[in-house]
Amino acid sequence: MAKKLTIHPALKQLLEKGDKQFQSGLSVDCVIFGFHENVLKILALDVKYINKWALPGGFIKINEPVEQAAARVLQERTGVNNIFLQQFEVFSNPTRSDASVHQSRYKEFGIKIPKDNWLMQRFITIGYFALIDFTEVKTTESKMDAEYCEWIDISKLDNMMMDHQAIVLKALETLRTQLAYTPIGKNLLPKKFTMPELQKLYETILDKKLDRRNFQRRMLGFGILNKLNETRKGGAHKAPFLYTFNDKKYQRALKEGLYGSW
Amino acid sequence: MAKKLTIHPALKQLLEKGDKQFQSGLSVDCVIFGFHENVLKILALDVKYINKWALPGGFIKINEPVEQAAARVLQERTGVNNIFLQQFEVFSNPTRSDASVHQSRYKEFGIKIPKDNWLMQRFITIGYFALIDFTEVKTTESKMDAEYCEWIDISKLDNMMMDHQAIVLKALETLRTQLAYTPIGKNLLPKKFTMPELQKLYETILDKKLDRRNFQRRMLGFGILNKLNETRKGGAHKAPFLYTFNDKKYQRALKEGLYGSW
DNA sequence: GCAAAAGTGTTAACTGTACACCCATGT
DNA sequence: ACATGGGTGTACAGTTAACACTTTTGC
Repeated sequence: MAKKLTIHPALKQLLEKGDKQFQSGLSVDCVIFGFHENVLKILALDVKYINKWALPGGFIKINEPVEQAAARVLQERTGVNNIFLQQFEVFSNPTRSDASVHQSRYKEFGIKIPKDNWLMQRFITIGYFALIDFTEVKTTESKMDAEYCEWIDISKLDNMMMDHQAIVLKALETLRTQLAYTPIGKNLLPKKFTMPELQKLYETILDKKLDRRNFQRRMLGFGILNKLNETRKGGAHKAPFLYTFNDKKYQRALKEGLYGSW
Repeated sequence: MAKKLTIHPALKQLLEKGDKQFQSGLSVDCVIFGFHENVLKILALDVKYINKWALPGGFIKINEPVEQAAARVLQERTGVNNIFLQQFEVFSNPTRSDASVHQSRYKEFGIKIPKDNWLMQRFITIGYFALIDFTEVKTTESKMDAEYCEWIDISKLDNMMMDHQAIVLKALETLRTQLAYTPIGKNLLPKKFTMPELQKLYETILDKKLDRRNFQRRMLGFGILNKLNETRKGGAHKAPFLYTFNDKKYQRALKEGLYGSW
């Protein structure tokens, strides 16, 4: 027989006072992209009681801007602050909410959520995506679920709960589209990186091979890179030069785009 | 002394049962673009009791997808159905809500809204924009405010209530960005239109003069136009040819974009 | 016939793409 | 020394931008 655990006060409070503390029927979900060993990954929670993956998400406090709620979720799960975070879509299919998920969570503690509890209503969620440096993340335990986030391959995201897989796919699609006119990499790569590493990132996101030489010319042409006088030694073969992003120019390109279009 | 009017049942019900019918603290606001006499306009409501312009907006019914709520607002205000409608941003600044607007509306009927009424809370709004054919719109009276929408110039949108001006500006910015890789015009122009008319539309949105000949070549190159064997007569000077959009190809371009990018 | 607007064509500049060649490094 | 990956250069093709000329129409 399953051992009956003691419920965490925060979880209990969520049930009892959540409707007073949070914006009703609204949540944020974060698709947090990272890049490691030439694979694009996202942070996900292993939700044990339903045996599925979930996106890290949270509720919006009364009087809290949504962006701040998303940043808070990111901070809670990764310890990372001040990161690029972008809203990309609102998901509002009335059947997307699955009250049984909440029921399963509280069932562990022998609690059955009443039908009229605020958690049982239909939820609309605002999707955010973030790009973060894999090496900087210390996934931390959350009070709510006592779970750590884990990195999972973008290619292995079946078995996600509710509509979370669709949310990730939409985030990926948005990321791909933005790649054409927005700089990418600052938050996905370590401070110093090589041109081949940057190229791999692009190739991974676009799922496409790119010409080494033309890629380099184009990137340099954007004028957002600083070439350093160091090389990445240790690897076999010729040591590639290291680069950093030119912060000012990177930020400007983020706002104004890489091209002027018309 | 001001004449005391009789309140419309729908308005009364909004106050009393709104929290049962609608998603709490959430709304949609629509920036409805139209194009007439070479000027880009949006539909706005003249909110008499506060003497400001407002975007047509509404609440989201329990169990209604947000897109459907936006489409409903559009239909209620313009009589137009099945139109291009796109979510572009969520506005959630905690200070954006202005309860006094609601108070003013009900004050006309001698009603003071209690502080704990659902309308008095902070609202988060989801911004949608639509592009519609100016000539097809019959602005209709709404039950809620007994007001008609009016077309106002994009250049004259000071004096909007709350953060509605910022919402319009963001919509415009989004529209401009999308212009580069998405077809535009189908819903902003009459069925049949001339190349100079289409060009004027682009010039207006981009706020920029374009070369007549290169514009024509580019547009034709997209392959989304049908050239008709008719000309727009009556105007002074040479009669320009009429075009229609090729619906199939237009729809495909909407989904896949005008370019393949990478 | 003239001014203004529209249709059609041409050329030069630029950008992107496809390659070729050389260099550095570990085995 | 050679295989492999990285740095640099060039030439061709395709696209875009700039501009000239002709045609139609109302006054």
